[in-house]
Amino acid sequence: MTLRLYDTRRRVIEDFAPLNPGVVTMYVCGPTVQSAPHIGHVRSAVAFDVLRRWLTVCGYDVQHIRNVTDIDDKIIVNAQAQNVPWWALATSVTRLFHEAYAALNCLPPTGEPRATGHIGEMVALIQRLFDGGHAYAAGTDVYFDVKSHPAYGELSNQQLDDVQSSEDTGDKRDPRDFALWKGTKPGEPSWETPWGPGRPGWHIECSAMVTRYFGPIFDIHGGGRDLVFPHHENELAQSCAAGDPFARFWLHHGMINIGGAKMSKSAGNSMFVPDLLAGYRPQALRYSLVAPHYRSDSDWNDDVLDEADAAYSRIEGFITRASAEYGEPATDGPVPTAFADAMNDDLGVPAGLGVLHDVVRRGNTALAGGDEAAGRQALAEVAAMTMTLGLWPGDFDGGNDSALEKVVAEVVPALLEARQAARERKDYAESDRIRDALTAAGVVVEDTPQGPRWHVGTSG
RNA sequence: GGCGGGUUGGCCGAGUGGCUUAGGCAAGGGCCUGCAAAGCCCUGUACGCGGGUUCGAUUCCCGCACCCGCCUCCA
Repeated sequence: MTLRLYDTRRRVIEDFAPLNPGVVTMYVCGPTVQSAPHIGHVRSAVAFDVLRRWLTVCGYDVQHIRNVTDIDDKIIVNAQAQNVPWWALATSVTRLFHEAYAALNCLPPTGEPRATGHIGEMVALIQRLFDGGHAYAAGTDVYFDVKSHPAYGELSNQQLDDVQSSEDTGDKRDPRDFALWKGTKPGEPSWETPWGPGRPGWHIECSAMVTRYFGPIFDIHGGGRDLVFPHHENELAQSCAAGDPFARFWLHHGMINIGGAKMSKSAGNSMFVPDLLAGYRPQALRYSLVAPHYRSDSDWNDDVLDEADAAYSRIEGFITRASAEYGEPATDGPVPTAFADAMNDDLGVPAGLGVLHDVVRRGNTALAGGDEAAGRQALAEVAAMTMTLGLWPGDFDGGNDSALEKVVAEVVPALLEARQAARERKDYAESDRIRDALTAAGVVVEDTPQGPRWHVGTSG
């Protein structure tokens, strides 16, 4: 079974094969670094991280680029409000994004270009549009002439006549034309161009950068569904008008809603990653983001993370017990066929998780029954599947206070020894007292035929 | 007004023209345990409403209702 993916432009699921055998070029729209990452930003990162991992498992060399938009109206406004230079805000917020991505075990992209590092490429592209009669200067701005490109609207399936005009008409010939370059204003950063000083329009950076790294045609362009129009539509228009075929597959993930409505800063219902990680471990957060299909909208509430933590703990518990029994498994072994089929079907992670849980149950049964061959097999499969989804527990270790960890590693076994002694003399009042004290401290104790086992966490 | 998505059992969330109708969480029963925890087994018979096609529809078609997204910055 070959990989099939839903393409937004053609509005159909199609067989995927890269332009150049063995190599997949994937460009994903990254954040505008104006304020801390919210849950929607990391959903995007996780969704494409899973795709990238799956393509890698399928044997492709994945060239994954995620841009950073480091110049924009809001960055300028927010920086002024905080009384810092625009580039200082962009840098510090970029750092917050990197921390969030790393916490959620997203592999770093192969390339991470910044808009301000590619002004020259943008100027060159705009010049090509001028040469082709698709761009014009109006006042200090430069605009793309939408009517000069008959295919305009093909990505979002809109007829030009149906596109509502925005209010900020400015000096445009047509209100639906969009800015390629914005003339400088007092107090704003600017760069010199043949059309005067100014800064980039929003869409031009992506077209310029993807061409810089991948050339005129590449395999996958991804982003959130809210980017389909106007951002991706405009990218496609300007690149095609300039003569570049551009993206072969357009992939868009669904939105995260809060209480049934879209999360937005103006509504004041944003969920920020640093806040969420203060209350939940990153494994639970990643599981909750991975679990729904990437193209589905997903409603977010307090229960989602609790449920994700419980479901993940089940998988994690098996890996812990089985690893103790059989040793650490390899994580690069083959995944079950049913799992591969699910992933190949437009990244059917929900069905894949069904397979994963089935194998966990099989593994638990094998573990309880002493069936080593079946247990080892299940562990290897679970390791491969969790690695594919970026949920391998070993990837989340670390970050704790190692000195405290050492203390706990000494103290807990000592207490458990005392408890075992009490149990042997059938002093259950004492043994339960010790266990209750450990539970209260967040240590879960499990008695097994091989003796007591413990871990930090909660239990049902 | 234009374009697109959704409505599944207590909750989340897949999916399918019928066959053994995912998976997780929660709930109840059982096994195991000194009691627990963890694990395993069993139970619950869901597909917004109205038509149509069909031997048979939650799944296809038509209509309706409600919800959501984009059309302005947005993951």
